[in-house]
Amino acid sequence: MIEDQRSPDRDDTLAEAFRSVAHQLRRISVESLAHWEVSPSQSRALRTLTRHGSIRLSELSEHLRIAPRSATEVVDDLQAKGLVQRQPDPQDRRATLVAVTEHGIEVGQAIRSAQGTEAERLFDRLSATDRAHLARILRKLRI
Amino acid sequence: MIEDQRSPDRDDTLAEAFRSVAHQLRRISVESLAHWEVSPSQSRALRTLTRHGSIRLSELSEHLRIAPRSATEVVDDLQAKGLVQRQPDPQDRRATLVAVTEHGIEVGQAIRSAQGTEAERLFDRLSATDRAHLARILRKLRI
DNA sequence: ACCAATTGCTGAGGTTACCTCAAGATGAGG
DNA sequence: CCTCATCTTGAGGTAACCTCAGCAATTGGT
Repeated sequence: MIEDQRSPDRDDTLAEAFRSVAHQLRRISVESLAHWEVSPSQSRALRTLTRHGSIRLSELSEHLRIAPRSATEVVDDLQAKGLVQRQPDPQDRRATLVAVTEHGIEVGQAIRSAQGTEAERLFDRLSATDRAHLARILRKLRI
Repeated sequence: MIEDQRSPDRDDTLAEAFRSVAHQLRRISVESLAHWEVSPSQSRALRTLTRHGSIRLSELSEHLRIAPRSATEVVDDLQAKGLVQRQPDPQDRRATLVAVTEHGIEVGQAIRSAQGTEAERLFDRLSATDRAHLARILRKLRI
């Protein structure tokens, strides 16, 4: 058989190709993070928190571009694993600050150093110029 | 306030920027399809089926690059809306063929013509060259 | 100082789009 | 026939979101 072993489908609107790659990206990401029992979105949050230090839940949600309620969830999960912890914000007692724990920092570093950043390896198959093009294009699309 | 109203985050690994745009794309897509009460993945399936005629569930799953079980689900939903129908495959009684109904064709056309292809409009903000670049790059990433 | 409106978080409950695993029916080859 | 492979689907699960409503604390008038 094997009469048509090209790419499974060329229904290629840009939108569809994009989705397809995003889907692939997630799969790689999930797989490469499995070892640490961390999901992609948790890893993203961990990164953002490591980078920004102690920030409010709402700030985190902005950085991640998700609804505050969703950030609560991610933080719950990370906290359950001992990777971050909540503290009351002394400035405003309604708010809670989230900070990475020692353990969280370690895991974050391990993730980043062990496999190159998450699924970043997918992009290795692009030339440097293409990566630059892609970065630029994505920036435009992101508004 | 409003001291820093740039893009919410420049945690821009390619992977993250990519995710972010994909997420955005989905939102636009959901919104623009809401009118027809069709989800993005249903719309994709509808398109594939319209294009390929009567095909097996397993074939559909290959085109969509999802597990056969997941294709069952999408077809269930489309069938419940009367957009597609199942028929036994005369060649192989284990298999079922899926075909778009009249109504399905109409809806498919309506979707496509009314709003430009789904969320394809997102890409309007790119120049023609950039769209070409993107298409090429996505093709490479897709394996 | 006091009340209203606002803001910050989270419980409850949903959705989309997947997935795996195993079972039931059928087909193909020896 | 009998075994093995193939096709679909039931059961059950997961990730990553979402909205809506409620409670607590703060802020902005008056």
